Amino acid sequence: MTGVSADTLRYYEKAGLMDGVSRNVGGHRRFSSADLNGLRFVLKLRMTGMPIRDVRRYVELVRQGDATTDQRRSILQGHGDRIRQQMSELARCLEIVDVKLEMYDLGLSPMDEHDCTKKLASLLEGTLK
Amino acid sequence: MTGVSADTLRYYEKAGLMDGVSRNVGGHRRFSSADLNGLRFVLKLRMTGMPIRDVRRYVELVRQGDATTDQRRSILQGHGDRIRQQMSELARCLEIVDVKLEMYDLGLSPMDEHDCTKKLASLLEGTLK
DNA sequence: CCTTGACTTGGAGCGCACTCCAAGTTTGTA
DNA sequence: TACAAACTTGGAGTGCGCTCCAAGTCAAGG
Repeated sequence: MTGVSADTLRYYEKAGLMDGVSRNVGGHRRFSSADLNGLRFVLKLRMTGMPIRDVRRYVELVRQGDATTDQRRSILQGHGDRIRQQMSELARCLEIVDVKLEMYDLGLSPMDEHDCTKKLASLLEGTLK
Repeated sequence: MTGVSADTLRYYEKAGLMDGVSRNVGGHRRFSSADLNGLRFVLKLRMTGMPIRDVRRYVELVRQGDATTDQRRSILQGHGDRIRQQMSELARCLEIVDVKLEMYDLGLSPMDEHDCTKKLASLLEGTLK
């Protein structure tokens, strides 16, 4: 349902990313819809680059209840900012890839693969890590 | 100049991500501005999630000269598409984080942390991997 | 009931991208 | 010239996030 492998599901549970997945009489996991949506949210955090230990921290705070809402809010705020940063970084990288493609489409195949246009050179210099 | 560690620089050269970095008489590396811009471009590819083996493949094609421009173009086109995909995925994840934050700001601290609003639930369901 | 396949656990193994180390060489300053 | 700091190499080690394995248990169709 989420595209995650059974092994990863087990790993996430062991790692504390999923709280209290219940079992049937035989000991097999039964995922509730809350488990499922919890997992889906965890996957959003993972997809956007939050490391597993930080997701665990968040999930622990959820378990601890209302007293931790402030901490959780600030975690999500910080993470939201990081996502916005990633997006703008991605946009800058995409611009450079697109300028390269433009060069290829113009049939430019310069001696110097990278210094060939001022446009590209300045883009490359402009966005230092 | 690029924020990359000396070790990573050496690793990238060994891995074939940087072509022909020259040495001085003593054998120490002397990075030309072409090396530098090449590295900067490599870093853009890496930042946007291109694995090292694919970057190497691209760099090899560059070394092979004009005969490979078509292949290089299609690599970059594919990669550009992947970046655009990443960006829209990030946007969807950000939306979910922001909805969660809204909930926190409204003082909602529901029994069920994830199913609490239809808005969030539908967002979570809508964006399966 | 019996078989087949899916599940359970703890723990080992893997691929990636670095990151560090040791032993030796080169460089730049006093 | 002496010496510390920065470089060279090959190779080992690390951290992350899974992924696989073995040995055993459970579930469902014939």
